[in-house]
Amino acid sequence: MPPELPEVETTRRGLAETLPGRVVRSLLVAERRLRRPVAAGLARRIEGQSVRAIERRGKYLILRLDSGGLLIHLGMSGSLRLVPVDEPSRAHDRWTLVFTEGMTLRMHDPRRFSLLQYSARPEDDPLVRDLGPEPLETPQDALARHLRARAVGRRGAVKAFLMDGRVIAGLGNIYANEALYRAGIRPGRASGRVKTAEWARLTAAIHAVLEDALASGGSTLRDYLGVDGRAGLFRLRLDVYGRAGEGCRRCGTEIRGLRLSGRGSYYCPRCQS
DNA sequence: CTCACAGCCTGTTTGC
DNA sequence: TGCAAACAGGCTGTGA
Repeated sequence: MPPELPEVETTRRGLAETLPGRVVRSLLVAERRLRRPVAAGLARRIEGQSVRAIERRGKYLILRLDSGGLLIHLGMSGSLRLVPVDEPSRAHDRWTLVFTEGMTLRMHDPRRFSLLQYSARPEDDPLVRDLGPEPLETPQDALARHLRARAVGRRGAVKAFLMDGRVIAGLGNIYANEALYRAGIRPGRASGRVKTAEWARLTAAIHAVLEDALASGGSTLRDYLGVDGRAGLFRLRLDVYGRAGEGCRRCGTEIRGLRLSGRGSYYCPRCQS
């Protein structure tokens, strides 16, 4: 399961418990060829700086330093672990950020879709500047109005609309499918044909499914150091994602699967219209 | 501007 | 049984 907003937020909370105040000793890059090449001068730029805060924007983590900060994205297969400095690295470990007091932050990312980049002003970086509103931190009525306004005249599938980070930040394929199920809206419906009352239901559904997932992800927080950060999300009961051919939990009808914009999409033909 | 799709990438699943 | 093709999807760039 790819890291989505709840897992990134869970990771953020774990890092926020440990990293603030620590000083960057070095950065060891085992593989520069990630989503973008890791800049050659990155290590020198951040060595000696201390971590001020750990923030999140969409699925991006921002490690705020004395000057500027690091933008980190987990991509499809990335995970971050806090490990002791003498912990041997495993296959697919891509970089290790070494802090004072023997603590390190290590990126494990088999598919190399992750990203590590310095920005003098992370919040203004093009990677995060154009992201839409945060689904968990925007008042629901404002978010519903925003989505409705952005959808006017659009004929593309509402699921693809929800996955467009410039429309709303942090929603991936799994939660877009799940939120649409909870709201009773088929994923292939044209965005412009979603009614006002449905936007309200959808906004509430997005909020609920992300909070549910976050509550599950949070269960691993306590032993974050020893546990892969994603373990907690297995506890999220998926209603439709990956369940084509199985029964709808509400009415028993077979869940249908189709492809929208090249992505697996799932819905209950009876509960969703 | 909107939308669909290719490409990036590798571990896992599917199908012959 | 074994191996190749398909699949998984966040994000970007391209072209219609």
